[in-house]
Amino acid sequence: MKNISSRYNPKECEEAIYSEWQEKGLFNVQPASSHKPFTIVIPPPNVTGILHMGHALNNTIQDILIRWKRMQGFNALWVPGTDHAGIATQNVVERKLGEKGIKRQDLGREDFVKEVWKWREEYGNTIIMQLKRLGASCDWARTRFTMDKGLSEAVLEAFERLYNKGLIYRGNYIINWCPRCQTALSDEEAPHVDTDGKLYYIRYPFKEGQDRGDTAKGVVVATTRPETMLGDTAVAVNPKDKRYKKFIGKKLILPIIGRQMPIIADDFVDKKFGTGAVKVTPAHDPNDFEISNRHTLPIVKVMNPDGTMNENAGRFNGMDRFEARAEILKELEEKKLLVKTEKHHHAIGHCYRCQTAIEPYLSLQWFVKMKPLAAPAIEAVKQGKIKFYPKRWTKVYLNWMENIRDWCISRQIWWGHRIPVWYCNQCYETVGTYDPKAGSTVYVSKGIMVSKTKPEKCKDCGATDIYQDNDVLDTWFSSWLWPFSTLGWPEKTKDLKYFYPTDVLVTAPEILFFWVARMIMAGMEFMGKIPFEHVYLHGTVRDLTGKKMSKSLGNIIDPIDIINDYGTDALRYSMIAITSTGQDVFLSKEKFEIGRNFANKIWNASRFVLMNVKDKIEDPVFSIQDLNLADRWILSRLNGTIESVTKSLDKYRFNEAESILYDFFWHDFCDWYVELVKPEVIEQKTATEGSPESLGFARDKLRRGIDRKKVTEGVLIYVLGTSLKLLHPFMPFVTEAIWRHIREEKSIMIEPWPQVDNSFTNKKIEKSMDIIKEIIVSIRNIRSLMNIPYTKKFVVYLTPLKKGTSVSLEGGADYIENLARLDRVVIDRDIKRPEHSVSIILEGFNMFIPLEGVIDIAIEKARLTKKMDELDRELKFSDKRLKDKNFVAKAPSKVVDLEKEKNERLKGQRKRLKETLRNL
RNA sequence: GGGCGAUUAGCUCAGUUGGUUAGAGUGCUGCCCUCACAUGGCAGAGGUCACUGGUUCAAAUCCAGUAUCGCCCACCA
Repeated sequence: MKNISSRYNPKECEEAIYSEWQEKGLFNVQPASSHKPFTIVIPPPNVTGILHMGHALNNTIQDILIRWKRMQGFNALWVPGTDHAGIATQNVVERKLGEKGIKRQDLGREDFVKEVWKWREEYGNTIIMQLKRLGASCDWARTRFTMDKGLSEAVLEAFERLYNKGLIYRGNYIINWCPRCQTALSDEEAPHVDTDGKLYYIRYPFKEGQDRGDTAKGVVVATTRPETMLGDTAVAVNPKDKRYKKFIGKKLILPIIGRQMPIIADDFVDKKFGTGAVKVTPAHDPNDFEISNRHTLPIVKVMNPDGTMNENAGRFNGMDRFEARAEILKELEEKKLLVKTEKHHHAIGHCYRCQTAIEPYLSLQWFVKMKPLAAPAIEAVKQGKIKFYPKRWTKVYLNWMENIRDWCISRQIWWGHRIPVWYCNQCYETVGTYDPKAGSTVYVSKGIMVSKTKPEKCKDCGATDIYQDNDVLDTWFSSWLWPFSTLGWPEKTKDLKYFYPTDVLVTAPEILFFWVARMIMAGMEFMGKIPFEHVYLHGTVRDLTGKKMSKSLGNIIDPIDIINDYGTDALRYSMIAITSTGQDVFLSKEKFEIGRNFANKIWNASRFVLMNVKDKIEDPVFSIQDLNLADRWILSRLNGTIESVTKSLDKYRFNEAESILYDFFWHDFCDWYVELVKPEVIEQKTATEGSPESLGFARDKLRRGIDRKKVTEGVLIYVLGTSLKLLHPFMPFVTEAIWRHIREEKSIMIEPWPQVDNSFTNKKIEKSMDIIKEIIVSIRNIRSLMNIPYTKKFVVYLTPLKKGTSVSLEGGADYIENLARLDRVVIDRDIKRPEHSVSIILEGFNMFIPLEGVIDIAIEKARLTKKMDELDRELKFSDKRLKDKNFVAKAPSKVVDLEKEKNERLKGQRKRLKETLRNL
């Protein structure tokens, strides 16, 4: 372990500490009846991913929870892992092969998948290594991957069960198609991006007019995607629209193609939008598809899977969709059929993996019926079995769930779980019939089998000529099983029984629908139980301009850079410090200095303590009656800190917990306590001989028969040790590094979480100390104001007021002399104001600082006048309040009493101040 | 179009059951390398809590509305 007398350098100890934790098996957890479990499942990072700030925040929060719960005595399990990220990983490997001029089709499916596995072996571990650098105390022996044998088994099991319940079906629908990845996507995978587009108004001539060569007459339709007009098979108007009523049933001629098509009436059409007439393109628009079902219109596909136009597109065959758009517009213009072009702002779906504009595209896909799955998941949240933090996400979740649509789960890629469906080459047939009552198509199939392994023969006709579906499942179809599949499901394992349901899920709101909602559905469906009780959603990490951090924007701050420059603890501390519950985080590199400085402070304060304390035992070795004012004060404060930090963690208020600790450690412990006890610990100063013992300052009384130094050392090491334990979940490395100088043999990781000890709580002592601090600060203030050098000592007189304070300054004179750098403090009730002295009005005291020939009367007068103004203002407000009958009658008596007390105090202070000013 | 969040010190932000003098970090000013720490210490300046109205004895906090910024969702082509 790093020598405590040297300067702090995080790099030198982090790696060693982490490997030691791992070697000792401190992260490893097994079911144990003697302990309560506390379980977190990691949101599995994408196997292609590298650690970004979102991960850093996410995993720091989880690690804080796990370390805290572990210290609290829970059997705290954190299951790590990665998901196979079908499309993303396939893209990465394809790109890599592409550099060598190889296409995946050249390799064939089997060899390509082998390549992906090879890639995964080589690079798939990056994020795991990075999580370790972050200090994540996951049980790495349990690391899971969604393509592992066990988890794949779970996927097949889930598919089979849903299929058998009739919750999985195959059908022809308009889905989101990415022409670049050439696969279907779910709605969640095609986020809408606001785009400035154009709305084109195109005239479709009447057939009669066309016959007469009259193209000026016709119906004008509006569209944002003119290229799809080649697939139009009707124009729809609202049946109530007076403008068009007379045209319903008439025929139009589709320009360019020349197809004859009807004008139909459908309620879907909005009279107010565009011209009130809609071109109907069943194969390329979800609404149009619905319309075509209702009106049994022909369906014409005009595009290829790669986004180029196909043979139905006439002379545009082979042209890219956007190129075709331009060409079509040109032709329409020439034919004077393009009536006008308007700017149009709308949202277009984009592939979440490659940002290509998606194409609504008719194709045969597998779907999960979501309504039946959503119902129990909605109930679970409504009944409060699952709670969201912050609460507001509950509404977002419910709103989405209540409007859920079926989930397209088939992907036309090779990397993933291949759909466990087998078709008979002899008799497979699917017939879809549109049911107008239900508004949907019902499919009836034969020669189709769902099976984890290849069936020997067709269940319907007995043929052995059987082939498997070519598609793989959406990656989220494996992720949604994560909370139980990682614990062994579908096997009934001990782990599953002991650890499920898990306790808390920590994640970003971005995957609320993708993942969180679906895990709840899967948990309810397959386990019959909620997957976790609490969902903590932290904010999104953004740069200072509010943009999401992303590689393409180049605004990334790499957590690993921060770790290298400032240390892991600095990264962790800073991330949490600037993240209030559920708010987005705006990052800049400078913000990590907060954590770096704090870690440095912790190290140095510990260095002081450890270099000056002989017996390094962190258990309290002192008895309470031996403690002096400062000791009692810091122990009371420590006790309050334990209480509030624990409370804050209970409420997932991590930044609050941190700031309580920061305040206590830096300001109470370092700035005051350590400074207060320095003379005792360092033994440079012998007690001032002959200082007046008057008026309750019986400071030697407490010393009698007590080894002060030993008591102080005991308190120092106890407070330090306890602080380190409280800080450990937040800053695991620096706390462990220091801890080993207290307890060489045992990791702080498994120390018990500090408990509140009420015998240490003493509000009266805290009040006394506050006054002593105020006295010291006032004297320092005067010193600073009057430009009295630090080395110049003087005497201060304190006059306790007769009608006074319940506060005792027992032992306080030493502190004041010491920290205010005084010759001595004289406390005497009968002291009159000395000549040329500064006067300070305090609660329960008058204080005089005689500064013969030193003070500047003008400055002093100004200072006191200002003080007087302040007092007047406060007093006026207080008087007004107390005269208010309503206030006295209606406010709680406690508040009124406080106000009265305050009023008295202010009056006293004002009176004394007035006197002082007169005497000046 | 719907929903949500934000608006507090020069800057970045805390402030959850309404109640003493609204806090922190950073920046700024002055003094200090005092033997744990200059990644530091001491002291100080700095706020009409976006705006308007309401509820209340009492509002940064609760309610309504306005403005600005941001996010999410959405099949008006």
